[in-house]
Amino acid sequence: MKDVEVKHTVAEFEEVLRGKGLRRTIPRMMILSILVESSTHLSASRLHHLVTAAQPTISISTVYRNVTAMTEHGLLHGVEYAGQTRFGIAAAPHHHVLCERCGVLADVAVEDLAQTATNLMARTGFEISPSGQVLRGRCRQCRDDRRPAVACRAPSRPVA
Amino acid sequence: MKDVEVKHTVAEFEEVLRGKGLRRTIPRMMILSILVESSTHLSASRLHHLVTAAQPTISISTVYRNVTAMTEHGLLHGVEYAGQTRFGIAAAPHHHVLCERCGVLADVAVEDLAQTATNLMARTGFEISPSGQVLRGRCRQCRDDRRPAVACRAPSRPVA
DNA sequence: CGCTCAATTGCATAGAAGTTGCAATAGCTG
DNA sequence: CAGCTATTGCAACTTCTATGCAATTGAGCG
Repeated sequence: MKDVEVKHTVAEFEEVLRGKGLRRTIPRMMILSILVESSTHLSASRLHHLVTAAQPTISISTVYRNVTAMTEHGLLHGVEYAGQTRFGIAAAPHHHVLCERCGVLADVAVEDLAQTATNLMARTGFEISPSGQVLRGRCRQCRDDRRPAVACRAPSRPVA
Repeated sequence: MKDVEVKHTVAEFEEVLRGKGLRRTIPRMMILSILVESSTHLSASRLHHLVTAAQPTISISTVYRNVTAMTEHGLLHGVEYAGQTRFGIAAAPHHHVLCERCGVLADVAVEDLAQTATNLMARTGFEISPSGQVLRGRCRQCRDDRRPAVACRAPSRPVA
């Protein structure tokens, strides 16, 4: 698998933010650096938990407003699963594979879907997004579990 | 595009239900026939709306319990988008393309992702589900709208 | 056909995820 | 440092989904 974990720095994002009229605030920077450091996708509540560890007064709605804004501005992207959205850095375009049993998320290089995207575009008329796709399946650990996947809510172990 | 709309009859499902110890109840049959007839994917509230048109006393929780049960038994599958799940007949295995601007959902033949699934399996160790995938993009109507997609909620026109 | 028993339903209640109005605060820019 | 706008905290709220419980119903059986 090609290396899709191109590490971006928080400093890099500050520039982008300024260019978009988004201010460099404490909560915003904390969310960004948490996501950059961990290089994973985290839910709003998980982010809030981590953020408040250092700055206890930051509210959950601030987290929501920030991830929403940064997503709209293309800095982050969200992956919906089991009734909640996890957010991750979108700077390095990539797709995902998601274990629909345990909720684990892994990154995949965009090239791995390029041909499919072209085909689907031709067949459906849809312009397929060149990044941020989520393909579902079973991770190595869950592969042998034959219980069918639940569509609505609640994976078998808590989502990050 | 290959024809993925293999029409299944409600009668066909009754057998499956019996085999699984699921009773042939009014709400269950109505939900199934609505989904078979319309051959689309519908949200719980939309289903409830349609069901109550004929049987006004059927409650939304009954709808939820039914789509959940039938999903767990493999008769239906759910597609999450914009904070809600739409359910459709799973009998004819297929994938989907979803317009992330307007929420429109279209079916795609499983073959269109077969090669990709194989590749991803080799690269990630994930066993990719052979049906029920959702690829995101823009439908023909929304293709020219440059507003970025919103990750959290609320597509620009109401979801079915 | 009526009986029995588990599956299912309606209702009301609960809960999680996400949104929003408003007044106060804090980044930028000059 | 002054001023303007973006942002924040708080609290209230909406939407989607889940669940406990008592009443009802479907399916097989005699």
